[in-house]
Amino acid sequence: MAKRSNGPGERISEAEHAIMEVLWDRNPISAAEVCDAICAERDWSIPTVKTLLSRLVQKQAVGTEPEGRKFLYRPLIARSDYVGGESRRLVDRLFGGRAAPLFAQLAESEALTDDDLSEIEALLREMRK
Amino acid sequence: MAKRSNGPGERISEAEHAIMEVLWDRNPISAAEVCDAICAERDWSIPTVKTLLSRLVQKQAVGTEPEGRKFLYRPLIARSDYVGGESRRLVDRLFGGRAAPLFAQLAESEALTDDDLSEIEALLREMRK
DNA sequence: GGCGCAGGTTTACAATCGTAGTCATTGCGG
DNA sequence: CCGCAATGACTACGATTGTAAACCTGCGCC
Repeated sequence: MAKRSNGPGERISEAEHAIMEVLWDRNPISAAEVCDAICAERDWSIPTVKTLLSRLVQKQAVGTEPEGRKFLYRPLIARSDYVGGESRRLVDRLFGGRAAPLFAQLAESEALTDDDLSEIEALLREMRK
Repeated sequence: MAKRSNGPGERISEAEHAIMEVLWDRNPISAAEVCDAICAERDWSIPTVKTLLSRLVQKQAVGTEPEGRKFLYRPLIARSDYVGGESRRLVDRLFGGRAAPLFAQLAESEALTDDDLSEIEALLREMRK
C-alpha cells in the first residue's frame, strides 16, 4: 500500500488546508481573491497561493471552472468531511480510537471553556434522547 | 522565526510518534527492544528505528543513558503533554480553538460509542461539581 | 588474538512541503 | 495594433520525513 490515490484521497497539508478554509468560506473564487483573503495573514505571495491551488487541484480536493480566461476554484470535498477525517485520525492515533480520552485530555489541559461544557452537555442531551 | 528550538519543542513526526509510543509503554529500553516492539507491526528494519531514535534524541524528545556500551532510551516528554499539545493543535486549527464543535463533529461522524458518551457524561458531572 | 556481531553514527535518497521565481499566453487599455 | 499586466503552467530549492544502507568500534567467542 502506502499510496492511496482513491478519489479525493491524498492528504492535505497544513498550508493547503489554509487555502481550503478560504475556499470553504467563499467559492468559487479566483486565485487572486484567495490571495486577498490570506496572503496578508500568512505572509504569502501570489505564486505561493497558485502553487498550493495547483497541488490541491492535482489532489482533487479542489475543482476549477473557467471564468473568462482565468479559473475559479471551488472545493471538491466538504469541510465537514475533511474535519471529520482529521479528527478521527487524531483520535485513532492518540487515543486508540476512543473519544472519551480525548475529551478527558482537553478537560485536563483546560482547553474547555464553560461555554464548551454547556454546549457539550446540550449535545449529549440531544443524542441521548 | 520558523524554527522554534525551545526546549523539547521540535515537532514530532508520525513515524517518530510511533517510536515514542513504544517508549512511553516501556522504558528505558534499547534500540533493539524498540524494534522488537514495532518493527513487525510497521514493517521497519533496525536501521530505521535507529534513525528515528537519533532524530528524537536530537529533538530532545528522548534521552539516552549508557548501559554497558549500548544506550537505553527513555522519553523526555510526557505522553500527556504530547497528546495534549496535539489535541490542542487540532482544535485550534480546525475548530477555532473551541472544543464543542469537535465534539459535535465526532458525534456526527458516529465516532462516539455509547461507552464514550457515558464516560463523557461522567467526566462532565465531575467537572461541573 | 582475530572475527563477527551488536550497536551507535554518518550518509543517502526519494517524496512531500513550504515558499517562491520564471515562462508563456492572452485579453485589455491606449 | 501593440505592449503590459494578469494569470495559469512549469521550475526551483531548501527542509523535513520515511526508510534504509554503509561504516566504525569495541566485546565476546572460538
